[in-house]
Amino acid sequence: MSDTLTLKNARPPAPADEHCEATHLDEKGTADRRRRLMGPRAVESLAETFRVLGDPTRVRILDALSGGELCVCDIAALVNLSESAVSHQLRLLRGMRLVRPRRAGRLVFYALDDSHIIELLHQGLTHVEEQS
Amino acid sequence: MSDTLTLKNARPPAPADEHCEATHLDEKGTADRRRRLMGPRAVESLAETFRVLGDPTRVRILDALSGGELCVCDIAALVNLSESAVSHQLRLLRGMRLVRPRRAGRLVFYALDDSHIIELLHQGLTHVEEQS
DNA sequence: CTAATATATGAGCGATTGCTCATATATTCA
DNA sequence: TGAATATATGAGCAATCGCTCATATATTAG
Repeated sequence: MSDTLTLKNARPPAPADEHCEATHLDEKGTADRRRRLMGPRAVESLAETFRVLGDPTRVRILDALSGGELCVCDIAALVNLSESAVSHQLRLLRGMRLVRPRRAGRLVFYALDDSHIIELLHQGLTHVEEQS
Repeated sequence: MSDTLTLKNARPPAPADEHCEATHLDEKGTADRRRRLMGPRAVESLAETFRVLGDPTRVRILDALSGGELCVCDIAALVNLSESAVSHQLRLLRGMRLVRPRRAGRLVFYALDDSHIIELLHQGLTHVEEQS
């Protein structure tokens, strides 16, 4: 997970002096901590990934697909939503390469295209279940 | 075709019953698949958990805190955001028991209160890095 | 061809989000 | 006590989200 921070040349605008009187880490401490932060690119794509999983409808769709491919209308029936709403969400998931379509006549079957995502979902689930 | 929904969903129009002419799984298949779906409670809390991680600012804050506790103004300096914005986000994270405050004079130091969340973050990160 | 069916998509709406700004609260120190 | 500092919070605004509705496209049947 060594994510190289690309912030070296483009030093952050450094309004750091306008926060509290001085940071309460010494300057070296702050620099050290800053050096260990994830890079902006990693932060963005990580947040984007989680944002996709952060909606109940998409969780339901992915969960439904985890049992095998389904056509749009069956997904809609399973998650109890309009086919249009499902289609919009599938477009998003398709755009992020999380699901993959397969045409079969008039029907389009969707399947998971990224098993890691389902692992993440399941790990999140065990976390949720472990909560006191 | 009594559609026994475990979902209590109060939506103004109820397009729930008929989608395409018939589902393209047979009725038994649909029922089986439905039976394997996550329950509404799990879906909601799972999505909520991921939603918290689905914002770059919160990812940065949690990442910063993964190196040890920090006071609000140092967090603000590290993530390069106003202290007010940081405080608002900390309130959210505090409400979800993801971070914990410790007062020290005028300063309030925040620390991670849920190591599982950081595990999730790191697992998400390895997923993101594995992407083609 | 036309009609019917399954899916995709654009517009637009109400709700939510993440920020800023102003202000309130808490703590220390003179 | 009163000024100064660190954090918290309420209001409000622009942007985004997830849906519905209308419509477009693709495929099959007659």
